[in-house]
Amino acid sequence: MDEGLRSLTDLDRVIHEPARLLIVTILSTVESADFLFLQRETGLTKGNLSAHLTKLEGAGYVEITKTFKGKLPLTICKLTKPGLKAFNSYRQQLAKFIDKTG
Amino acid sequence: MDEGLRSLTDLDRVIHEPARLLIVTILSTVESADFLFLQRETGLTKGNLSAHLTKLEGAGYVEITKTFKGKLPLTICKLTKPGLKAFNSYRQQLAKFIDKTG
DNA sequence: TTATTATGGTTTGTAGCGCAAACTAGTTTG
DNA sequence: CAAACTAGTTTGCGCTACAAACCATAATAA
Repeated sequence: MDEGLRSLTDLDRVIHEPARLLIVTILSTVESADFLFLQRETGLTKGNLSAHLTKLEGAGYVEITKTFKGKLPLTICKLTKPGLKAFNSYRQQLAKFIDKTG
Repeated sequence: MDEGLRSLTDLDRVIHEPARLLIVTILSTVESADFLFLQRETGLTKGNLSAHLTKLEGAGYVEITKTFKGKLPLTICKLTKPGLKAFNSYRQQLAKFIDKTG
């Protein structure tokens, strides 16, 4: 039995959560994105999106900047370098798994 | 933006949990496996393994047969056809994701 | 002016989850 | 008999994801 499979159990849970994987994937394709853009793209509720972003920020994977567009709040999200690294590692781990299980 | 990414949010959560993905992956390579074999291979605690197996059984992904080896209990686990199908779909979904995010 | 509605989020409440410690039932050993 | 081992299951707890409810501000209506 392939012992490398056991590494599945140390997948990064912050990234592994599907909603966050989606968020991070989107952020990896743009320089930055605002809250409402992410909400439209992900289809998440505001509350859910807010919670996931807070979690990603807590992990240091996303940088969140609160500003204003005219007089309305505007929350800008940007993948950090550690966030990108974690994302890439995660994908690589998945790719290995896919490869092994053919 | 690729709308197919949104399908990430409907990944099968039963399979998506790393410990269970590991269990299912192992079971996909053998005809059947007993509890202690799975425990050795996965490195999970008995309690944890038991709970995950119960969950997999509840989803109809694993069939669990309790018998005896001599006078000692012996729990045999076997991936069901739906379980294999779910596993394959899950891998395919992951593969697509890996592909898309290059 | 005072309501009312809309915008852009955050906080709260709840059900469910993963985990290991504690427990159970039976068996063997001293 | 008691103690220790085997093969698991159940319990207790802290954490999580989710949407409903909420909040602050701004625009619009009466």
